[in-house]
Amino acid sequence: MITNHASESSSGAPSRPRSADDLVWRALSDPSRRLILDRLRERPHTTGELCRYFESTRFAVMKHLKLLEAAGLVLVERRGRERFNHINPVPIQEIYRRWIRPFEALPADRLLRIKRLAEAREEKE
Amino acid sequence: MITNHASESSSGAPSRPRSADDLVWRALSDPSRRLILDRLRERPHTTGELCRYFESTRFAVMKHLKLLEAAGLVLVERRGRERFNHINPVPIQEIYRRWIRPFEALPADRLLRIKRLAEAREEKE
DNA sequence: CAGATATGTGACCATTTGGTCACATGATAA
DNA sequence: TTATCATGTGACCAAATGGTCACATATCTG
Repeated sequence: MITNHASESSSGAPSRPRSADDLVWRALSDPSRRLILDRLRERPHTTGELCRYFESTRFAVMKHLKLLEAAGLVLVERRGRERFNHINPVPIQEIYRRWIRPFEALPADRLLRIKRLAEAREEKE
Repeated sequence: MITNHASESSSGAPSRPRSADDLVWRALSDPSRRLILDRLRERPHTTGELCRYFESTRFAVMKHLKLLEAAGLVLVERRGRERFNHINPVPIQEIYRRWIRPFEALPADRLLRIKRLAEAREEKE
């Protein structure tokens, strides 16, 4: 009976260095961080301003900003004691170009099959 | 001294029901799952076939597939004892249309500022 | 039917993650 | 210059996450 067990000794996630792309995906995966980016899309905000949009504390927002900055999605402009957070659209565009756009080109026959599968699934509910 | 503490009693994430969009973002945030989708983009694969691309065990791959299915990114076609996993491009396209595309339209003056900030940051490294 | 194949489930575990706070520092305004 | 404001850091905590395995079921194939 084959059950596909691990051959190497390993347990849990080995915490790899994380690629640049992965940092971006990871940063985008959290709804609070996406909300921050939504605000920054309108105009730059200081950290304090951003905090007003959230239930959680300033510290949580700062952690989010740190992740967003590490991913290159947010650029920081220090002015006096204030920190202005600007959005950087480039990483998002890269993600789109390199990973999302290729998914738009599927042959018509496959799309038809997919559509049928989706309909079959909906009927089951 | 203002430090912005929590007003309501709360600790840790309250585990909300997660919106449909969030399921998709969450599913896309893991590199193994993106790799699965890369394979499925070429052609449908059975679960066993997919396992060959990964170091981790079949169980991990199955968990990933379950998440991808819950997010609507993978549609399952059962054929005998085999399970064919098909990619569904629709959720990705929705994410793009509703969230990513809007980031492409930033006014030129803001883009220029952002470019300068990015350059200043590069020099610091 | 009997064994091999392909997938599914629940329990369990270590790490990561998102969150809190006490405490600290640098800039501003009265 | 002194109190206030805006931001930063490290420690800590509970929950989510990604992973493993023992065990189970259903489907071929000889």
